[in-house]
Amino acid sequence: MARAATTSDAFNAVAEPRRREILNYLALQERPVGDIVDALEMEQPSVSKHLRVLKDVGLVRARREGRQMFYRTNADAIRPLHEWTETFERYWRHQLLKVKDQAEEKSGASKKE
Amino acid sequence: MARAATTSDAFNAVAEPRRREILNYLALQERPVGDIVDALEMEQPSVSKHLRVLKDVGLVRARREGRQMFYRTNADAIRPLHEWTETFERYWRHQLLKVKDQAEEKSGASKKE
DNA sequence: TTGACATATTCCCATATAGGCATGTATTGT
DNA sequence: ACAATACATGCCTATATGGGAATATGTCAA
Repeated sequence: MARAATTSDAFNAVAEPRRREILNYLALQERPVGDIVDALEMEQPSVSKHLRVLKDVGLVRARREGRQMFYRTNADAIRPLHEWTETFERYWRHQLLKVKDQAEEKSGASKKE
Repeated sequence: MARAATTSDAFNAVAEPRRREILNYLALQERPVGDIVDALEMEQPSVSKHLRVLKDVGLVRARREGRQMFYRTNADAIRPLHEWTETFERYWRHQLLKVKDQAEEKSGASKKE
């Protein structure tokens, strides 16, 4: 079996740096495809393909206005990622405390035990 | 060009569900490979390969003890993901407000700046 | 040394890209 | 209808898997 499809979920979709750039850009305000092409200096077909992936996993929404398609980031679809990473927050916080304790011990400031 | 390597960064590494499971499991406490195999019901070579990827991007640390290799999640390496997703927090918060607020303005969507 | 145990690596294969290029489609203006 | 604009999709290729099976490596015990 090969790697999971980028359209399988948000985790796979945001693994691509270009797509994260697009999401960042479209979070500020909705934009037509041409704006993304200009702003991020990517090929138009490439942008369209990335948008397709992002749309398939619900990370962006699209709206047609005449010849243009306006896309915007659907931040809500990023919440699962945020929540998953958040479960590790207490662990790195714990690690920071450890580093701090060690530093204090080395400086002989407050020796425990 | 193909997709970026899973070892290119943490974003690519955690795109795989099995690897996220491993990270969750190893966050609680360090474990030898065999425990992961039993707990997550994966093939041993598969676990070793995933651990290799996770180690290459710094998401886990390893320590040998006799014949066993103890792995543990390095939560700190997950912070960049947490921070990236966090930049969207205010947007989904904003979207929640919008749901209540059905007011609609239709213009000024795309202006080049 | 020999054998057993715990992991790691290699090989093979089907699959899923992502980029470049060409082309198709939808919409508007004349 | 025809041309132009704005996107979307198709095709091709090099590449990077991830799973399974087999094998290699490392460590300890007798």
